[in-house]
Amino acid sequence: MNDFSPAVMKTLLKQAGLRATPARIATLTLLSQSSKPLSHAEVSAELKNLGVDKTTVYRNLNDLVGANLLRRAELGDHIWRFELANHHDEACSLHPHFVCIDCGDVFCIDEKYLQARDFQLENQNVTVKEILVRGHCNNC
Amino acid sequence: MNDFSPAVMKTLLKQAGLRATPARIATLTLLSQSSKPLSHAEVSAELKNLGVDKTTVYRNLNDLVGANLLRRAELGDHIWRFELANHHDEACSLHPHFVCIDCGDVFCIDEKYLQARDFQLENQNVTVKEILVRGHCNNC
DNA sequence: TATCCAGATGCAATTGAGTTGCATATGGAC
DNA sequence: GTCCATATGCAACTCAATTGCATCTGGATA
Ligand SMILES: [Mn+2]
Ligand SMILES: [Mn+2]
Ligand SMILES: [Zn+2]
Ligand SMILES: [Zn+2]
Repeated sequence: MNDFSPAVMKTLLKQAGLRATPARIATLTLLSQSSKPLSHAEVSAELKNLGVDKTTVYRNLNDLVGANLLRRAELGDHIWRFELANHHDEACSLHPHFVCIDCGDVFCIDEKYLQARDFQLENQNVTVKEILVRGHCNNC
Repeated sequence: MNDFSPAVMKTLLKQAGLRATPARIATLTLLSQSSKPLSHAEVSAELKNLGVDKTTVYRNLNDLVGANLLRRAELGDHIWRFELANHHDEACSLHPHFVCIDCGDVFCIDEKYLQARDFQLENQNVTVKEILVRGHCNNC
């Protein structure tokens, strides 16, 4: 989506106080090229040919979330998914996600379709952290 | 929340084509008295003194969801929680729900705040079945 | 009220996402 | 190049949730 260079990734990591290891650079690069959030398993599968262990992928994804370089989303199927915090390059926008009930496919929803703003609910101010839309996709 | 009698539970089960067993009646009764969705573990703990096995609780909760008597919610901690499907006793319109990440409280969101209509996503028509908003409520 | 069997249950084994412990390897500061 | 805090690989582990299978029972029927 953003497709940053390894050099940029390296800088981002160092700024976050994390070492710029091949596994982390590859993780960030992969997620920068993905149009949708990826699961631990999906990232692991991709980094396997680099000889990266799945435990390392787990730990790195969590560490990168802790460093605010990634965002972790729970899309209702008990699998964490990860995307670049600035995934859609509009400054860290909190955008909704769509999950197909049938095939499990995930899309990012542009904010113009569904605004992720804070709500006033029954005289309560609520802070929105995530919006999830579930339904049937075009193929299902 | 609704506190139905065992007799009503029995009727609901039969209408759904399910046998009205003690474990199921106890499950529905428990959830009808709860102001919050309950987890498998919480329901199991409660039904243990009736001699109900935890596997049976798991299966019943899932079956009751399948029969649309319960609704299953993922509140962001990778633990399924269950509540009566008519928990909010309003007409079953497709309205969004808000879940507090901290306390697990659930609110219905009026459609005027967030329209639960079908979307046109990147040249794809998707059928919306559920909209879930997660965040921090006023108390948290 | 007794019979009967598809559906429900109990118990043990299993799955699978995610974590933890520990010995080894390495990024990057000096 | 040296050094050590940090990162990694590998195996063992946790824990919610599921599955297999023998046994039991709700409730329909006679
Ligand atoms: Mn996204
Ligand atoms: Mn509702
Ligand atoms: Zn689909
Ligand atoms: Zn709350």
